[in-house]
Amino acid sequence: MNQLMPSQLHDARSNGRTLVFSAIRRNAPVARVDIAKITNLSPATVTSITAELLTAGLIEEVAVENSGVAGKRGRPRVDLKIRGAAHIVVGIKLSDNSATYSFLDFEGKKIAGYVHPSAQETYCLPELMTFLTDGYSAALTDAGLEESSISGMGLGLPGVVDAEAGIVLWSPVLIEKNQPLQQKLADTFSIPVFIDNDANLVAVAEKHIGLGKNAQNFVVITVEQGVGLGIVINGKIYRGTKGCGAELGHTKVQLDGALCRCGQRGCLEAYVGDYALLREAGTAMGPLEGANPQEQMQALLAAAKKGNTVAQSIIRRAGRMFSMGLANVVNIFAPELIILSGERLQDSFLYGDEVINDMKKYAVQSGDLMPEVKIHSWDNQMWSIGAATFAIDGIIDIALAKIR
Amino acid sequence: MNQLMPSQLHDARSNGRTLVFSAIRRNAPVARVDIAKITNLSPATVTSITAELLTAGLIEEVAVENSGVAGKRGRPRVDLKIRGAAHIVVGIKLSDNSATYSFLDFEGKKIAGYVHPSAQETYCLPELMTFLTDGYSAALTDAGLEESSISGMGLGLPGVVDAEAGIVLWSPVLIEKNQPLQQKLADTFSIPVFIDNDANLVAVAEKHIGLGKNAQNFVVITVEQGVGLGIVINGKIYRGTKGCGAELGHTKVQLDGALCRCGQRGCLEAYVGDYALLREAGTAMGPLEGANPQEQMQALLAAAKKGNTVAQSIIRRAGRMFSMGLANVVNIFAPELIILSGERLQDSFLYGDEVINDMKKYAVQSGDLMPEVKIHSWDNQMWSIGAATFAIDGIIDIALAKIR
DNA sequence: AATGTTTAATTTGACTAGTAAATTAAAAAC
DNA sequence: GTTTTTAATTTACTAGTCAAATTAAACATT
Repeated sequence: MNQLMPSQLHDARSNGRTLVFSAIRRNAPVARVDIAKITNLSPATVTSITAELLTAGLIEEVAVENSGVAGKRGRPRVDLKIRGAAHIVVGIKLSDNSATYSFLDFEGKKIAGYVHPSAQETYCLPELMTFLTDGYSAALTDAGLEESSISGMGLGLPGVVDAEAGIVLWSPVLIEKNQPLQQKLADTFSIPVFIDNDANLVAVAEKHIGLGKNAQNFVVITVEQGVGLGIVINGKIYRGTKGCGAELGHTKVQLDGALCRCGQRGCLEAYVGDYALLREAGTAMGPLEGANPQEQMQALLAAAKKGNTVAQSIIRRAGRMFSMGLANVVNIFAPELIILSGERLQDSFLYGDEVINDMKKYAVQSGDLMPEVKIHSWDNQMWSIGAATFAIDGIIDIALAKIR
Repeated sequence: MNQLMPSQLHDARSNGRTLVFSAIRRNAPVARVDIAKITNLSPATVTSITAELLTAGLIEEVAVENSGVAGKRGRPRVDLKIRGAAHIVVGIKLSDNSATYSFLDFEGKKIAGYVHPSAQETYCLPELMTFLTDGYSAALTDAGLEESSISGMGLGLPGVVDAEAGIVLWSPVLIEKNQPLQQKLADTFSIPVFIDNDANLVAVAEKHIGLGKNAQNFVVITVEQGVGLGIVINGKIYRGTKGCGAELGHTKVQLDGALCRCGQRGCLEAYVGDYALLREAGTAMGPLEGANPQEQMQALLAAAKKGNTVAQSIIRRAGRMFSMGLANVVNIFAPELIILSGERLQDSFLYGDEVINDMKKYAVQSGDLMPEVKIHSWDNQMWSIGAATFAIDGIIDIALAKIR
């Protein structure tokens, strides 16, 4: 009896144009025959849709290389790819000491980057608008781009963001709550603007131009100041109710445990955050060398490497707590892939084999069901690239909707 | 600027018939005009689709009541509902000491129920097939139904099930691993069979005929022998990679914590499961009255109520651990609704206000973002009803696919 | 009782997205 | 130069959907 599953039958049948476009995006360069196979559309449909996309200037044909190769008979395939020149977007990552700007073309290729430093860590809304406007001008000048050439803007910031509504519900960098930042920015710059929690945007980038290209269900974990979690389900970012993302950093790993910056006890962050390790080191090792937390962390890690057992014990526990947090994500989600994404990977104790092995030990899934773990070391513009990729997503939808 | 979100634009556009049918299912009795509003289809389309469904015998018209009511001018609406008589399905829940059978009509109304006890707790595949075949015959006889009148079968069992493939990867009741149970049953009974993890099936039931009718993102937590978790995202059961569901019972709530039946340490189940509490009670209170775990649990709870501080402390800690597990789900998922579903609600310490309040305290989401918590006390046939509802889902898809 | 008003449902005619099958295109192989 | 092979396109048709017009069935007003 050849059965159909209750779900799986009617879904996945998005829109033909979207289907074709994203197939090209993920597999470029790719010929029409293959697009037909990937999307399960007929060659006829692929021809007509790609013709539309070509006239709209969203994709372009590229010369295929294997002409003249023996054994390759038949009409040669014509490869298609996204036309990078179609649009340029800007992605902005707002952190507590700077705003990072990245310009991407429509293919997702980086054109330019710029960091706009800040003296302040928190802003009221007008101050933030000024800061972003100034930074945007500077970034454009630095990149040698005209403001009129930019088609869209993506902004990622820490905190709780309702991406659907474009509202920042709460952010450590913004004093006021519930601010309609998307609208504000769209009005100011007169281009489509998309905002989201920063961890979600890293997940977007991993999905489209990173290690999650071919995965449908995966999670991206970022460790910066906090521990971030981006969830991709069925190829789409999962944002939970009201578009507010997941909070891995404040999941509880110990009842009545260590005090966290959020005021609660036992949060994962209170065990794996820099400040948490330095707090422990301060108790048992006396003051560490170094003028700032970064340098002090280096000192702590160096001490551990040299054989200091107290330092080792501090780091080891943090690693095990991190494993536990990861294992819980695995147990709840059963993702096919976990991407640990960050810029300080080389010196981070959190990404060592020991931590990954512990995670596997703590997860109940057995053997072949255990998710693959990939470690992705981006440069420090990762976050703004994620924001720009998010903007590309939005621009694509607008562009495809325009074709009729 | 009136923007569209990157996603949200092209999805939700399932199949017209599916859309209409499930609108009727969720809102019955409902008139065509309202179906058009709910589904965003035009009245014309609703008319033609409902006509098809009527001739196929899947739905039926019902007399509308408000005829003759003042102020209600215009052509009276004709309500539609699922035609219960269209199909009968059986749902089976397999546990370690019995198999529970429920017969539901196509509307989801229960027709009959039957419990088939068992002497053994684990089976090899042939034994299980015999046990299920015998039980099915007995259940049919008990209900006065012909086997030929049954259109589909749903089976829920504990363990890890690949629902898509119909394979039981691992189950505490089945000795062999990786058994194609769906195929086996379908061959034996010659009707479509659908199998899944039991907690998932409770989520299915909550979605279609329970408290999750109007929610798109929610989780169902069941406490029986183990702690189960069913996840509904965008109105569909989320099963993770390879269709294996979530494991809340074995998320870790304590590093190097209490020993769990699964062999690991610090699992939630090792703190909130019956056996965990009795283990603690045995240590500090001596042997409890009662011939079996159920009775001993009653004795423990009674002792706590009477003021025994040791008993209170045991129960309190279990409650707090449960809160922590729930809070982690909230932090990771941000569901709009949590349904605590079970049969022993009245005497369960896990569903008290104190536990819910602790959960809210541990979850980082603030105020209006906190999910609603509903407690659903089903009768002991809850599980098999879930299985039957799952079968209805499958039968609907098959029936709708047949219309052409 | 006749006519108007209101709301629900249906019919009609048109358009869109998609397909299967036939056809054309462009290369290598013989 | 002809055949074979593979890719892409064209053609003719179907299913699904909708806007607009029409019909249906009630109450309200005179």
